[in-house]
Amino acid sequence: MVSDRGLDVLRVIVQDYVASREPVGSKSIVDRHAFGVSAATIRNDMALLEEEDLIAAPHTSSGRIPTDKGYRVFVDHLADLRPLTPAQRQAIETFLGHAADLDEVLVRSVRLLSQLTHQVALVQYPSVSRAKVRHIEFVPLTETRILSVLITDSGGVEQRVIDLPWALDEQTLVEVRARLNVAVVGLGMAEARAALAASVWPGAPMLQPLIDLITSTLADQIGANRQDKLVMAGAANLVRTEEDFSGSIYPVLEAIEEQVVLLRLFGEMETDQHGVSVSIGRENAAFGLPEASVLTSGYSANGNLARLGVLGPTRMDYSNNMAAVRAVARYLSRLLGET
Amino acid sequence: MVSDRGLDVLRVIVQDYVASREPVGSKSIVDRHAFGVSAATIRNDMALLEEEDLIAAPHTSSGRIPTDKGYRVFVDHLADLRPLTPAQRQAIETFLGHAADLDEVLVRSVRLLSQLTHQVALVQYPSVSRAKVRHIEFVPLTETRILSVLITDSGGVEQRVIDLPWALDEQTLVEVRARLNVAVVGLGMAEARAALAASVWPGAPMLQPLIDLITSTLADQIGANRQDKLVMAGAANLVRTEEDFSGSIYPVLEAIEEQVVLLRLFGEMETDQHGVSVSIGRENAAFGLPEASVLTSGYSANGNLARLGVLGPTRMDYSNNMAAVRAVARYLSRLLGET
DNA sequence: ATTAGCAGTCAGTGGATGCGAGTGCCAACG
DNA sequence: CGTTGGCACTCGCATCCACTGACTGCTAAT
Repeated sequence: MVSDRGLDVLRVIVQDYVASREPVGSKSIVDRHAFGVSAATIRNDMALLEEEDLIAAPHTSSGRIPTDKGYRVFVDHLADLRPLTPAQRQAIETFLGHAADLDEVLVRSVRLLSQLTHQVALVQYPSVSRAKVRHIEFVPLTETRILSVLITDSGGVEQRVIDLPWALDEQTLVEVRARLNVAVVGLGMAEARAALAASVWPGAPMLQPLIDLITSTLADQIGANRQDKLVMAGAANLVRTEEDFSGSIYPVLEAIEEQVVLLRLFGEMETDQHGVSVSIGRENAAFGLPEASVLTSGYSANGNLARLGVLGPTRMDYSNNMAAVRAVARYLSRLLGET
Repeated sequence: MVSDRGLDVLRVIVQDYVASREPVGSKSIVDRHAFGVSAATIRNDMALLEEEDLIAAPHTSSGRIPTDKGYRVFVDHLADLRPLTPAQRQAIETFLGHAADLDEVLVRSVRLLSQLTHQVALVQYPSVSRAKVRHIEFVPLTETRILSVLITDSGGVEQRVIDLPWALDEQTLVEVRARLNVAVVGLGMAEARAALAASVWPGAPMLQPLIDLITSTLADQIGANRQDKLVMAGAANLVRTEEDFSGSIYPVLEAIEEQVVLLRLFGEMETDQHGVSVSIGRENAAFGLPEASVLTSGYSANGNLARLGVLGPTRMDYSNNMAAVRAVARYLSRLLGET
C-alpha cells in the first residue's frame, strides 16, 4: 500500500514534471524538497507508486513521469486549488469590465481564460431554451428574400434568411409581422413553436404557403440551439506545448476546429465538488484526444446553462488552471445574470 | 538576361518544389519535363536565374529553390489560373447552398476556402457603412439594464448592453423606442448618427441623461465597424505545413488570432488584374510574417465591401489557391447580393 | 523502516567515415 | 554562340561507435 509519504512523493513528481518537462528521479526529489529521508527511501516509495501504476519510467534508467492514473489521483486528492493572485483577479476585472454585447463578452472571456491558463480555451454559447420571445422583425433584402430576426428576452438574437417562392409586397409583410408578434410575443420558446404551428392566415388562402414558410422558419429559429456553438482562443498555445503530444497536434487542432467532438465531450462532463470537472488523457480517448486533458465548469446566463473550459496536454498545471476556469466561470455567471 | 526557356525552367522549379518540398536539380528537371535539352544546358539557365536572385541553393551542392522574388515572377507572369475542377465547383454549391444567416454564410465560406486550399482561410465581415437603419428595439434585461438591438436593411444586427444609472419603467422605454424609431428609421448610417446627436427629449428634462446615454450607445452601434472582425478556419493546416517555416509557427498563429495585424494587412492589399492580390514572403515582413504568403480578393455584400483570403507558407500552390480565392469571393458576392 | 553502496541499463552526445546528389567549369561540337 | 558530355569538387546526411552520465534495483548493514 502507498504510504502518506508516498502520496507526497507523487505530488512532487507531478509538480516537478509539469514544471520541467523532465522525468524526475529520486535524487532530484531529495535535493529539491525537504523530505528528511534519503534517496534510497524515496526509491522504495517510487517502486510502490509504480506498482500501483501511478508513475512510469519512459526508459529503464530514467526518472519517472506520472501516468494518467497518477494525474487523476493528484487532481482528486492532492491538488490545492490555489486562489488566483491579485494580479489575475485584476486581469479578470479589467478584461471583462466593459463589453458591448454577448458575443463580445464571450470572446473576451475565452481570450482571458486562454491567457490565464496558457492553454486553448473554449466557451460554449448559452442556450436560449428558457427565454421568451420578445420581438419578431422582418427585413426585406430583395424582392423575394427577407431576413427574419427573432429577439428573445434574454438578449439573444437569431437571424434567418428566407427565400420566398414569389414576391411579397411590403404592406402584407408588415401585416404578417404585426399578427405574428401578437401571436407569440411573451411566450416561452416551446409555447411559441406550438402557437406558430397552429397559426392560419384568415381571408387570403393563396398566401398560406408563404405564411407556412415564414412560420416554419420562425419555428426553426426558436428551436435553434445556440449551444451548438463554441468560441475558441489560444490555439497558439497548443503549438507551444507540441512536444507534450507524442504524434502531431494536427488531429487535436482538427478536433477543436470541428467543434462537434468537443461539444459532445462538454456535454458528458460532470461537475465535481469544486465546480470544476476534469477529464484526463485516455479518459478522452473516445473523443480522439488520448493525450489531452480537459477542464470545464458550468456557467449560467439568465438561467440558461452552458459550459466553458480549457484543453491542453495531459502535462499541465492543474492547480492553476482549475482555479482559473472556476474563477472565470463564476465571474461570467455574475456578469450575465446568475438568476 | 533570362531567356524564355529560363522562365520555363523557373516555372517547373516552382511547381516541382511546391509539389515535393525538395530542392530541385538540373537532372530531375530534364527527367520529369520534356525540355529537349541536356541537364548541362538547364544548369546554365539556372545559373542565370540565380544571378537574377530568382532561385537560390540552400547548400552549395544541392538543388535550387525559388526565392521570394522567384515566386513573385511566377505569380505575376507564369501562373495559369487554372479553373476549378467540376468537383470543386460542386463543393462550393453544396457547401454554401443553404445557410441561415450572415454569420453562418461566412463561417461556411471560410471553412470551404480552407478545404479548397488546404491553408488557413480568413473572411472579413462586410462593413455596414452603406446600410440604412431598419429598426431599433430595446429589451429590458434587468431593472437597470437594457439590450439595444439595431437592425439594418442589409440584414446586419448590432447589439449592445446599456447599463442605466437608475431604473426606467417599461412604459417610458416603449415611448422612447417609438420616438427614436421614427427619428432614424430609413436614414443612412451617417445621417442617423447626426439625427441622434441632435435629439432632445421634450417635456421631461430629468430623463435627458438617460436619453443621452441611450442615443450615444445607438450612435456607437451605428458607427460600429464590423469590418474589424475576422472569421478564421483551417488553423490545423498551418501545423501540417509547419516544416515550411524555419522557426516555430507559434508567432504566425498568434498573429492570426490577434486579428489586428491581419486586418491591417488586408487593408493594404490591392486588387490586381485577376481580382486576386498576392503578398509573398518578406513582403509581409512588416507584419511579422516574413515566411508567409497571403492571397486575398474583395467581395461585396449588398454594396458593402470586404476581403477574404488565405494565408500559408511561401511554398504553396499559388495557381490553385488563387483560383479558389477568386471563385469563393465571386460566389459569396453573388450570394450576398452583388449590387 | 531506513540507508549506503554498487553493479547494470540505456538515452544522448560527439567524432569519424562513407555515400550520393548536384554543381561549376571546361573543352569539344554543330 | 548555344549546347553537350565529362569530371573534379563540395557538402549534407546517414551510419557507426565509443563514451558519458543519470538513474534504478538490489543487497547487506544499521
